[in-house]
Parts: sequence; structure tokens; C-alpha cells
Amino acid sequence: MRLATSVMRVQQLMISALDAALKPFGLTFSRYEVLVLLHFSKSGSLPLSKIGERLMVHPTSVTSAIDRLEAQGFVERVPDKDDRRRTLARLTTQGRATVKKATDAVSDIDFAITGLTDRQQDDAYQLLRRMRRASGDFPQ
Amino acid sequence: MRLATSVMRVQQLMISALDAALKPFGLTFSRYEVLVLLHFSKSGSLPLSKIGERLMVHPTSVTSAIDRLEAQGFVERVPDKDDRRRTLARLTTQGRATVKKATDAVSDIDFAITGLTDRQQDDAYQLLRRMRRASGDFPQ
DNA sequence: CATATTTAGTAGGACGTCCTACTATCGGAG
DNA sequence: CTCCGATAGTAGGACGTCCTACTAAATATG
Repeated sequence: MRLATSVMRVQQLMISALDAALKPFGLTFSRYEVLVLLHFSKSGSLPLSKIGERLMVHPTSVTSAIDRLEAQGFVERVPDKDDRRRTLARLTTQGRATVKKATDAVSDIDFAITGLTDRQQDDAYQLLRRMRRASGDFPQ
Repeated sequence: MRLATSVMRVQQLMISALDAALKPFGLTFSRYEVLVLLHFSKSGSLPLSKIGERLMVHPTSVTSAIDRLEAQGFVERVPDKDDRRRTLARLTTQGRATVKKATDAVSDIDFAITGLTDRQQDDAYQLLRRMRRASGDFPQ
């Protein structure tokens, strides 16, 4: 229980630091993750379902995030001609510029955020990986 | 970043498992934590401010949790005679009975939840502790 | 080929978290 | 003793998460 509580507390601290770093760009970490995913995709666009799958969040969470990102002008919804059930979220020029700047801001705090050596970070990652496995998660 | 993402994913998995285990009792992990805190206090009651401080959540989150717990009949609000700014949350008989049963349910999954040996759990805890420290947190 | 199942996305709602702003009360500084 | 800052709690709102339920479209089944 002590471990579970610590995991949650660290998550709370991290998300708080990341959200603060992203606030100047009008982003939260959740929405930033969506932009990064689109940024690294070939065409700069992905079906919403793919986004949910990759980020491991509920489809309705993706709809909500894309609603906000679209309202902000960072992405736009484009119908998928190959499968008319699908909607693609496509990064706009503004969205691409923003995610680049936001990534610099996030990188700056990434080191400070853990206070661990590279070796310790790796150990921690491996332990968390085991925990994910135990819960039926299959980290890539 | 990989580490941060893993922490968040593990938190997501844990909270999901814990909430599922607590659902039969009408509780979420957040509200369960409040009940546990009250259960282990001498008088079975604490000022809302104290609850927020211990659980490290915003005062308004406590108000919200107590609202729900009160509506469920697990706690009741009692004015503090020594300091009329304060409101105490007091565990009801039903609340105390429920937290005991809920604790059994949580304990059952606590082991399975991490998939780590005792030694590994301890290592993980120490690493997370360092991460908390680096963020200005002072684990008790 | 027609129907049934699956998949994609959204609407509406419950919860938990935080923030800002406000009221009430306490306690200390003059 | 009065006023002023600190503390306690709440109201209202923004966000992110999940759930259930629904529609539309693709795919599988008979």
C-alpha cells in the first residue's frame, strides 16, 4: 500500500510540474502527448482510435482532447476517405510549431523532475515495467 | 520522459484496480483513503484541513470527498467547538464497518497489484522516495 | 445477398483534481 | 482594543478520466 501511495504521489507531482511547464503554451500534458504522437506520425495525422490505443486512454478521452486541441487551432478533424467511420486528427502548422517549442520546455524539466541518476532511472523504469506486466500491460 | 510515462501508466493501472475492488462498497480509492485516515485517528474525527494536509490534496478536494461520504452516510460533519472556523468529519458506525470490510478487499489485491518481490517493492519505494524529495516532497 | 456483429466516434454524466474567489473566524501587531 | 493578516471551509468552474448508450459504417456470417 505504501508503494501504491508513493506511485500516486509521484504521478501527482510529475503531472503538476509538467502541466506548469506546458501552461505557457496553452497545453496540459495530456493534450501535449496527443500533439507529440501526431508530430511523430508520418503524415502528421492519425485516426482518433489510434491515438486512444497508443496513449492507452478511453475513446471518449480522445474525443475530449481533440475537441479542445481543435478549438485551440492545434489540430483539425479530417474525414478518412478509406473508412468513413474514421476521423483523422491532423496537426496544423500552428500545432506543429507549438509542439516543438513545448518539447523544449518539457525537456528542460525532465532531468530535474526525478532527481535520479541515469542508472537509478533505468532501475526504476524496469521495476515499473514489471508492475505494468503484472497488471496485464505490455510495455512496448 | 519514458520514466514519467511509466509512472503515470502504473498509477492508472493501480487506481483502476483499487477502484474496482472498492466499487462493491460504494467507494473510490480517494474516498477510501479519507475513511482510513479517520479510522486510525483517536476520536474517529479530523478537521477537513487536516485531512487535506495528510492526503496532500487541495482543500476543495476534501470538501468534495466529504460531501459524498456524508451523503452516503459514512461520515458526518460536526462543528469544532474549540475553533469555529473548523468542521470535523466524523466516522459514523456504518462508515467504520465499511472501511473495515473495504480494507480486507484492498489487502487482497495489494500483493497481486505490483508483481514485485518484497525486496523489489522496497527498492521501488526508495527510488520513488528520491523522486518525491527531488520535487520538494518530504515523505514521512 | 441479407442480417448480425464489430469498430469508430460522440453525447451525456459521474468523479477527482486543481484554481480562484469569497465568507467567517482566529490571533497577533500596534 | 482594534484592525489586519492568516487559516478553514465552500462555491463555481475548468480539465481529464472513465462509463454507458447511441449512431454510422465496415465486416463477417449464414
